[in-house]
Amino acid sequence: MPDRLPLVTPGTGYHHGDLPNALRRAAVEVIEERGLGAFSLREVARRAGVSHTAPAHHFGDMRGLLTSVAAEGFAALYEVTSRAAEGVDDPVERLVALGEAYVSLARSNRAHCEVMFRVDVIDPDDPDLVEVGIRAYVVLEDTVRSLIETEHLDVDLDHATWLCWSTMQGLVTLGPKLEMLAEVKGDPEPSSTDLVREFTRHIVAGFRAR
Amino acid sequence: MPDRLPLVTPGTGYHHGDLPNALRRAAVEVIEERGLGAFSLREVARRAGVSHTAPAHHFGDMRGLLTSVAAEGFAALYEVTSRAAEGVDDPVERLVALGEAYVSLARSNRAHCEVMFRVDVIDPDDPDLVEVGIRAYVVLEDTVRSLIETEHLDVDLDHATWLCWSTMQGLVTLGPKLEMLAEVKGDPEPSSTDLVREFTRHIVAGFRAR
DNA sequence: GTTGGAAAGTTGACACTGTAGAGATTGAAC
DNA sequence: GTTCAATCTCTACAGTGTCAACTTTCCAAC
Repeated sequence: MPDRLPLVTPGTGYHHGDLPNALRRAAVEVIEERGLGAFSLREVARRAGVSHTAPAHHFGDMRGLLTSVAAEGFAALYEVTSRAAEGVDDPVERLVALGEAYVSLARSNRAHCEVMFRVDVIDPDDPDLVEVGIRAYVVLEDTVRSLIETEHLDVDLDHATWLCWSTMQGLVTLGPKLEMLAEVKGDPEPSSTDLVREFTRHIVAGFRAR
Repeated sequence: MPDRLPLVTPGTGYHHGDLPNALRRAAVEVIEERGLGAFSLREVARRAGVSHTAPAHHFGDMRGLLTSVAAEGFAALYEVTSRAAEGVDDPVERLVALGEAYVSLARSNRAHCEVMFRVDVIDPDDPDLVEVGIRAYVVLEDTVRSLIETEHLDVDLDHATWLCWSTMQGLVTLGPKLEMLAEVKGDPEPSSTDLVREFTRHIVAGFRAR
């Protein structure tokens, strides 16, 4: 689990310590154990050691809590990707590093990533959420921009960024299916980080070919 | 809504007509109206005009019903993509047609696509589901294979197929986010089918560059 | 045609859920 | 020491998924 996100103030002086964070942690635990389909707000409260109505005072709603978890996820994504990009000068390698950081985060923080793009259980217009989401997006966009500029590529920045994002997102989403598919076909199980590297190289080659 | 899927026998001679199909239709309706997060089996039964325990006799479980909907979705995906590929000889154009058919299906059958990759609410090992899922996958794989063969490309079939699939899947998943992003940045809203065409061309160019 | 028996659907019950409202407890500012 | 808002609990209610037992309907064998 990455560092605490900068968006949510730790909050000192609660009755029983730092409940909001405790609730988020418990929520993540529940999602990872029983899946988002069997998520239970009461179970979260139980694990945090508070009554089942305590979460309402901090997040209003079950949707509020999950939205907060999603925001935490985007913050972590920002942290992880910007840290991975640090010190990597070659834009292509930096792109690979971003992708690897993303799929790695998706592996280690499954609950967060499961929530981040589930528009039906969160509030996608929540100001904190969109702010931190855009912040994470910009890390990718900046990298794609520097790639385009250093190689003088003739591609649209937005579209190129979306292509990279879509591919990585798809890889994260399809991860389990791909593994099952490889098993059925008897292929060696594909390493996600290897696929990231390969996919990125392919895409960049496509950019250069225009 | 595309044609009825071939997997599920219509079933003639039920008490009150064709309940399994009626339940699937009601389930789709509920998901599209209230989202999968607020899905209710009882509401589905209500809309189908049967008691709240009737679904159990056909699908056993809520998970069983949703798995059946997912299977219907994969069957529809197979139908739509293989139909779109018909008569398109150029492999690249066929690839584009597949992608367009997919994102178009995702638009018109949101409920199905919302369920198909939600491993936490369905049974991903259900035999019917994996069979029809593989059938849909093979349509894409065949197209990629014919592209590789006709152009004598030096790329791995599996990995190339996964790249195409991941990208399209990501595009479907990120659709709403991209629209929001474009709105925030003041860009003209991107047409998903245009993006499919562009992404596919980029990827193919990448294949050729190897 | 009658009659078993299985398939299809209903009723009732149980434990569990999310949330709303009213009440209790705490900590600190004045 | 009092006040007051923030924090948390208690209670209640409508709704949920699923299990068991029951009733109805159909069909096929005799």
